[in-house]
Amino acid sequence: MAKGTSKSGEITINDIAKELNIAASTVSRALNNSTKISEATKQKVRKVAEELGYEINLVASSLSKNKTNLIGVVIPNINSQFFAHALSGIQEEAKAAGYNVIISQTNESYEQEVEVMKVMNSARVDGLIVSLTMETKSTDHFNALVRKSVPIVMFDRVNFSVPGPKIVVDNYEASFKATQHLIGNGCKRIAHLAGNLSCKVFEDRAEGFKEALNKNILPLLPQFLLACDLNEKDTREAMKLWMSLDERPDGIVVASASSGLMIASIARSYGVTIPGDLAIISLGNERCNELMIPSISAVDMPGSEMGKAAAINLIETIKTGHIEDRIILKPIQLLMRNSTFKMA
Amino acid sequence: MAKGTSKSGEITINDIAKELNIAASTVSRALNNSTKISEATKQKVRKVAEELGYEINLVASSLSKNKTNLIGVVIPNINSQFFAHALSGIQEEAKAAGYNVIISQTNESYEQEVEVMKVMNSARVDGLIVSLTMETKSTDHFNALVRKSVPIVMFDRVNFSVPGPKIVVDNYEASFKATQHLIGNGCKRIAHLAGNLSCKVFEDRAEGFKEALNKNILPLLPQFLLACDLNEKDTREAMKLWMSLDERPDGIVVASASSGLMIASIARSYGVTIPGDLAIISLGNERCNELMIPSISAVDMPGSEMGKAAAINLIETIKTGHIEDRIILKPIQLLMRNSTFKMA
DNA sequence: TTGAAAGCGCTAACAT
DNA sequence: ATGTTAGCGCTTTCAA
Repeated sequence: MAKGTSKSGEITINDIAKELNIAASTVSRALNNSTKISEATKQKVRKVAEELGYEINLVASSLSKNKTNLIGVVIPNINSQFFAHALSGIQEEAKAAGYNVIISQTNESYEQEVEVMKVMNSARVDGLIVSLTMETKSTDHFNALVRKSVPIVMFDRVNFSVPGPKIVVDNYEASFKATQHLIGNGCKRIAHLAGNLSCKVFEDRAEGFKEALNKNILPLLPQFLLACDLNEKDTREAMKLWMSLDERPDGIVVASASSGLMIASIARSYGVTIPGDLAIISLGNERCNELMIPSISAVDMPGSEMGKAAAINLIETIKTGHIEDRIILKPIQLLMRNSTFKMA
Repeated sequence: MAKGTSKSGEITINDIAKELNIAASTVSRALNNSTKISEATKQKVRKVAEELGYEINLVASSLSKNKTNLIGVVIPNINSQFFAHALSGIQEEAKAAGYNVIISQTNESYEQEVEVMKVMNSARVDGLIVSLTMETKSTDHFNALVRKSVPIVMFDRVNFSVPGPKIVVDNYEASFKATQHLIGNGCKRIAHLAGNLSCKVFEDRAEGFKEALNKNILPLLPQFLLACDLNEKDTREAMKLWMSLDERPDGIVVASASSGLMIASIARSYGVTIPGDLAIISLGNERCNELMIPSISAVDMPGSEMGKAAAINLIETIKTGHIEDRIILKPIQLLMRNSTFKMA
């Protein structure tokens, strides 16, 4: 067998070359199915490669081609259903196109996001898919990648000061429709549990909420628009405040699915009936929303769809080299369930 | 400024070297904080590196060092809460130790698992974390990695014919306890919706179930142990069968969290009261279990914990080079909720 | 403490 | 259609 086995103990194209008494470059071309290699040679090369158990070393290939076939994914966290679905969609599309996916969470921390960009830079990813943290305001940490023309696709939590395709939903519309839906079902005193308003997603949701009240000549009552981090603690506090009021809200538009579920649960502990005393609709849908009793109305944000679109657009951008500032708007869906039908 | 800028447009150690009129090797050593470089030189090198915006090319470094600092993660899917938590835990530990994570889903397909192994092999991952598909019987597709002594840590869906640490829970115990719990709450006609029994996890769960019946001198009624793929279709069919019986089960041990939630939902559509007519406990816990009404009892499998343990053990194995067949058993927790308290 | 040079495994001119 | 050669950017002997 091949005697010139490489240092690392791996089979290389040199081993195949020696075995067949041909040049390594010929082996490389054969394995890459170059048109200028005879079928006969390709056959022989493939056979020996198979026999020797050769698997291409992508590290060497990447260095040589100055292209890693690696897509970096940077998201706030993997645990949320929305991002998990997005990641899953990204991975499927990437795999189909022959790309590998390298992933890092930022845990909603701007500082971590900055660090992660350095790692992705060093890993020489061919492109990046990002959903920003709630904290992120500056996008200077993308400059290094942008300068090198590394394609960057942002989805959901986007910032338009970074060039490249954006995959978004219309959060204003989502919130507007949700609020409208509550109003249509007789709610008069509607509250909104918002996320961090410096994050565009949550700002738009708050705006849609306010505009719907406006259009329907309903007042925005004091303390009925509360912005927070949408974690359990903040959600609990918001509810505590609302439940302490003489005139409690009779409907709540919640800026996230997980907070919506919590609110439903917390409401029960206050002896509040849903939807009788309080209607609830959340911006973002999880499977749980459907299974709960009562089921929780929601506006569905298509995580998997958005992830797939992000990957497809990124790969196209990588291939063409043209970084376009297009905006892809994914449709949302109002899911009317039992938590909002006061009349039912 | 540096005129010898590299072909790819990236700043390299050569650029730094030229700038300072020193050798590239010195720059390399300085940046790697080698002990045999003067502080003065280190300072100068770091300063220029900073100024030039140098970021190490990990591809080149990997090729040279024959080490990628890459951990491959192969799981059935990202969408399930269990695996999402595991992945999240893995990523956190990897990041803390300076490793990057490359991820691929197998979608419960053996064929895809085989393909993914080739990719991970080509990517030259330093180690692999795997949870097998339900279909996987042979582990021949791991042989290439095993021969090269690439550390492989398996968690949850493990196979002991592949050497390396295993992170598991005691599925037999989980199922035994769950069944015992139902029996303790007065169930006499207990059914088990099992997963693919050729998968050890589900085999163990079925065994634990049977043994608990045995120990309590309860019969395993015909058709009361149904194995399936635990998807929605199969779950629905199982329920259809059970609900068609003259004597329906009065308790069900479900082999997955998601199927458990479906069963609760399906049961309601049959007009069955939970837990009055039917008690339900699932092996695997999701946040939804707690929020539903009635809340669904479950045995919690610590996904994040298992992921972290997998990463920690993998990294240790990579560092020591000793592939040990140790088994790390993570504790499970019986979460008694309202779906199982007939007496309450 | 630093430099020179070879090499990791592959690809891509260029030559034949 | 195939071979020769020169890198890709880094690390690592071996010298000095």
